[in-house]
Amino acid sequence: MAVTADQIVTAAIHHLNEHPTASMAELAEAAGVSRATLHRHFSSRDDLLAALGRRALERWQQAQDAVGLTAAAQESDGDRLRDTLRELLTALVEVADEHGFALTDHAMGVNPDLLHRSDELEEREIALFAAAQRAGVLRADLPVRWISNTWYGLLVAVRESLRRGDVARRDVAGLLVDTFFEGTGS
Amino acid sequence: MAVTADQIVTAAIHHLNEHPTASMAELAEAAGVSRATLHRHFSSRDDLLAALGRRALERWQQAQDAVGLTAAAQESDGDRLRDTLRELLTALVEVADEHGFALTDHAMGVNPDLLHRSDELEEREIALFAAAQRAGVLRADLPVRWISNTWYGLLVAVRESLRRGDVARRDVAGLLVDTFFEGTGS
DNA sequence: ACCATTTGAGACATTAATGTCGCAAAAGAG
DNA sequence: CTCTTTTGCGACATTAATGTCTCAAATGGT
Repeated sequence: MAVTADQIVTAAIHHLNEHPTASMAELAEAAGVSRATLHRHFSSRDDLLAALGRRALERWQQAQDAVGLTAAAQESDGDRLRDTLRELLTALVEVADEHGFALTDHAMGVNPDLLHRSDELEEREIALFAAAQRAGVLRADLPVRWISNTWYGLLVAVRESLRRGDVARRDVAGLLVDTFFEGTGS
Repeated sequence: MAVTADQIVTAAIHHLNEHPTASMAELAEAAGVSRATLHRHFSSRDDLLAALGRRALERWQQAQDAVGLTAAAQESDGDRLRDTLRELLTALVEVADEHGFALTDHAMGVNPDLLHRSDELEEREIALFAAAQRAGVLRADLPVRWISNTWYGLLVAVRESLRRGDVARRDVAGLLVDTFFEGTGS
């Protein structure tokens, strides 16, 4: 098989990141595949979009697993919690940049399965935030879900910064971590 | 005239905030108007979308003007700059909530006129951020455009928080200002 | 009550994307 | 080399939304 389904998904994500309204024909071309072959792999557009969503969630979960999120959420040591947050944020930079369009796209919010998995991953992070609050690493006076949405919003800022070339790729993780913890005031 | 163009724009914004892919027929219904009448006011879908964009930019500019952004950007007094930032952020909560879908929608990024006006408004804020950096109100070690994107990202967080009911409407401005300046770390 | 204007309803043509199919060419396994 | 599978290409039907048009109803001002 010259081009696998995974490769099509990758190409589609890359293309949709720059052309969010691309048609199936465009996505086929971007993957270097005919429209018929694209339909052989993904029977419908929704099917393809769902695969993109699954890929994004998969990467997100991998980032969580790589830093041992679940174990860390049981942690009470502040320094280790802070490190976990830092590492996770750094790992999520790549996810946000690579799968960014899934971050804001509307087509994602209609698939109950994806929505459910997304909620689960979010809850895992929220558990980490709550642990960090208990350990005094994150402010306890902020609603934990506000922290979660802040976290998400800053990833949108990352994506936008990279897309527009506002900051160098090698600097962005540091800025993100720094801003998340310290804010912009001096 | 029972229903004005402005009222249609208002209804369309409200509807699109919850149903981002709504058709012209849906938008007509949401405005309590026939499809024909909708087309009498806005000859095409792009025309309507452009009107929504103009409305959003208008509100954004009003928020800037209301706090005297241009004058403040010439300011060197830290306390006053901080106040201006606070007031602007507070005013933008409403804009983000009301015109939020324009914040992330792709249809907006293709109209050169809107894009140009949007860049102008953004540059005005960047001038304010730069003044705040010089006055020691905002950290000078952060790229000013990163601050701008952070600002934007936090407004996305506001919109999301309100949409999901994660935080009370009366609390959100305070959380936003607080998080912007101080971050989430303790 | 009368007239001018606006509206709603429905029909219509157009357009663009989607998904299906068949067949010939190409690729790959043995 | 041969046979099997996969691919590309083009044609096709379907669908959904868009934008235009006409005409009768109703709205509103005087």
